[in-house]
Amino acid sequence: MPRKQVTDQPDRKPSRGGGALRIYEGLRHDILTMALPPGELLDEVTIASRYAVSRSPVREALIRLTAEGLVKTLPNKSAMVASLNIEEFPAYLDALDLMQRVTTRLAASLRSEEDLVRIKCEQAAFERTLAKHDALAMIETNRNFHIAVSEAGKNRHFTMLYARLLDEGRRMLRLYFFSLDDSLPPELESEHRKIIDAIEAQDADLAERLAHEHAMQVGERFLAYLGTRRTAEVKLGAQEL
Amino acid sequence: MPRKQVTDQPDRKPSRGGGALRIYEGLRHDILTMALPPGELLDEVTIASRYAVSRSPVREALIRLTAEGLVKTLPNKSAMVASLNIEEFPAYLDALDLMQRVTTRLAASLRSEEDLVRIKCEQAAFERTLAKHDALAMIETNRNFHIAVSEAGKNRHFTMLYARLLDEGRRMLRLYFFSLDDSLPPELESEHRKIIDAIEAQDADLAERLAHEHAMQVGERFLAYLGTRRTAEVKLGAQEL
DNA sequence: AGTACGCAGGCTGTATGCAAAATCAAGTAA
DNA sequence: TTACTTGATTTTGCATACAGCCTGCGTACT
Repeated sequence: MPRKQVTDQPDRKPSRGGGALRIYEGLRHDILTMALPPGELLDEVTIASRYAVSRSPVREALIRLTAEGLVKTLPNKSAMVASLNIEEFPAYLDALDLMQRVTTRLAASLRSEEDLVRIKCEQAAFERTLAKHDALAMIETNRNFHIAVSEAGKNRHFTMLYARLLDEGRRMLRLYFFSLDDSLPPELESEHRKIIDAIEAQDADLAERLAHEHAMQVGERFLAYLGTRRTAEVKLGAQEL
Repeated sequence: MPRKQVTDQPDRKPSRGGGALRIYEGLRHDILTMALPPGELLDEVTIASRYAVSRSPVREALIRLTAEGLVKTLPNKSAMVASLNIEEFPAYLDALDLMQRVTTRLAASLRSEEDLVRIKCEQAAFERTLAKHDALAMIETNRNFHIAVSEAGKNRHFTMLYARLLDEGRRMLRLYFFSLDDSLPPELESEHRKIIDAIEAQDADLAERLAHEHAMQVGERFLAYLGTRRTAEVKLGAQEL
């Protein structure tokens, strides 16, 4: 039975207010899922017509995305989706590792009971998407799990940087997981479980160590993906390397 | 002898392009120096007339500042300068300490010779402002010194968060140093010097320890300032506390 | 053939117009 | 006096208009 609409007038279109936010979230989603690939040109009139609005809210969304680093814009030229530079992957991994360690450690120290149920709730959502073999949804619920942990640490500066790193990582992770053809490594689930246990036990040192290992494993998996050579077994005639 | 204008046409006003940037930097400077105090209402038409432009570039500047956390904006209401919440000072100090440690450590490990001369250059500028007893300029050159160190660490994620923290701190530091009446603690100079030496010697552990102590001292000084009670010695008649 | 100039088109940056929403003030009822 | 309603005003959010910059192509010149 369809739930009755109580929250809002049935057909009241948000004529004012939600416009720029809608475009911002739409573009952001498309960028993070690589529906808009890195380097894609984002000219304002095209986007405006696609969302059936004028250039003003589009401009606002692009400015916000630029401030977040997801969009790059040269003066007097079209904006474009930020490219992910492989050469700064080591720095990225350093940052991810440190943020994961510190946020998880703080979570173990400062978590409240409400934080704990929130974390477990996000983990449940994560496990559901794992079971469904939906890589895109899995990346998102994985992010939400770690953000929930981070927020239990109650330091908005760390949480903000960590969220940015996880979002930026979504694009790289997408490359990696799609190479796996939606068959996801199940050890992620147990790693999360162990982290939750450490947070629940308020064992900060253990939580930090597990977070560190978790980050390192993600990095190693991605590096292994980068190392795959699908043409290695192809014979190339006279060439002998 | 006045240098001849080679770089640009003499009286070519930047009719296009620099408008929004000018407002962004102007507002940002005024916010960080507390010329615009926290909570100040920033209505678009007032700012637009002050900078002699229309609302569009003002809007862009406000959006960018909002994304940076320096301006808060409720829907359909005036933007306002973000208030600095004293209750999250512990979290701020945690973040500042960690970023200062990690950026300084990385700088010690990864600095090049060019990084070193840049750092020493910024330190020289810092010492000049110290000698001039100009608190506002000192805060800025101190920030530039630490950013130069951070950039020697070559991790843009850390540098970005660190820069944000230092900028946010400029407003608190301004309160503190103005209470000192422009007489600045000279040990700052020697602390910076020791950090530079550790970076030059590529002693990562020492650099990190010094950075940590530096951050802790800043925190303690600010806490001591918060603890000052200027009316403590005032006799209040019958009251005996 | 290759290069320089010019012009047209498209796109961005800025200005302006318009309507919804919020705030404020006055007035009225309880 | 206090609280509520209503109308005027201000201000934002979005749409539209305009002007300069960049690009690409065509044409003329070396």
